[in-house]
Amino acid sequence: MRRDIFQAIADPTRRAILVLIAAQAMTPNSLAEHFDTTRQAVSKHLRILTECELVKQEYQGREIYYQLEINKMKEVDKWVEQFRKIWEDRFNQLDKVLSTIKKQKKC
Amino acid sequence: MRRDIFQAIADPTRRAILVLIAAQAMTPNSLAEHFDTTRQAVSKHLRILTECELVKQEYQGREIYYQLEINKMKEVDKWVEQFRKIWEDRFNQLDKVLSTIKKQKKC
DNA sequence: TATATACGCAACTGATTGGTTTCTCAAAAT
DNA sequence: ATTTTGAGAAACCAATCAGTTGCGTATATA
Repeated sequence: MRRDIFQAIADPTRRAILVLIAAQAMTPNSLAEHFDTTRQAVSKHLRILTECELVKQEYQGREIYYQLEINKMKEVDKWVEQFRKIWEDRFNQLDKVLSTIKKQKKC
Repeated sequence: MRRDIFQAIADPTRRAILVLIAAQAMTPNSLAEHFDTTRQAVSKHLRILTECELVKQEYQGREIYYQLEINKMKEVDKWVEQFRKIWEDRFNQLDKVLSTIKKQKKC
């Protein structure tokens, strides 16, 4: 069970679940209504997301509300950051080139 | 073959490949040296990454250099952004609370 | 020209995945 | 007290996946 956060967000249903509960905590049943699948399938996804600590449960009677654990999401952000730096650098370089051209036009 | 970029970066080897070629374009053989696996396995990963347009090939004689296509990576960044907004908002709210406490202390 | 190298492709294998069905348990409603 | 409802757990299945092995092809070198 070498489950990491990148594997967790690889599935489109799980990504949709995360977006949904980002707005408000939801139960498996109410989540399942948003998808063309059974509650059990959603439950399985929620288990995976819980294992990755991307969501946490809040018991309320016999209902379980799942809510987002936003902090874990920062790990993905952190990984993407190294690439963000690359395209920002390239943009800055392009910017330099453009301003050089501008200067040359002025002269 | 419903391969999307999130599935592509779900595999740790593929993530490592992306980081490696971010620094400089590399051939399948030189990439394989960095992992405990065969060239063919790396080649398969590269094929998936190519299909997702995360890398592109540059033929040079009988060698094929794979280089990063940074633009595709922005799709992941875009998806994470909606969550980034959430934790930034929460941080700002915390900031407000802290400054309110500060003010109360002053009075 | 013969040989070695770099590579992709196809077939195969064992492991994993997403999904369904069935079961059980606990809380709520009748 | 009985029934309904919300939910997790286990067993099962088809599809997919990561990796290996073997093969064919094109480029480089002897």
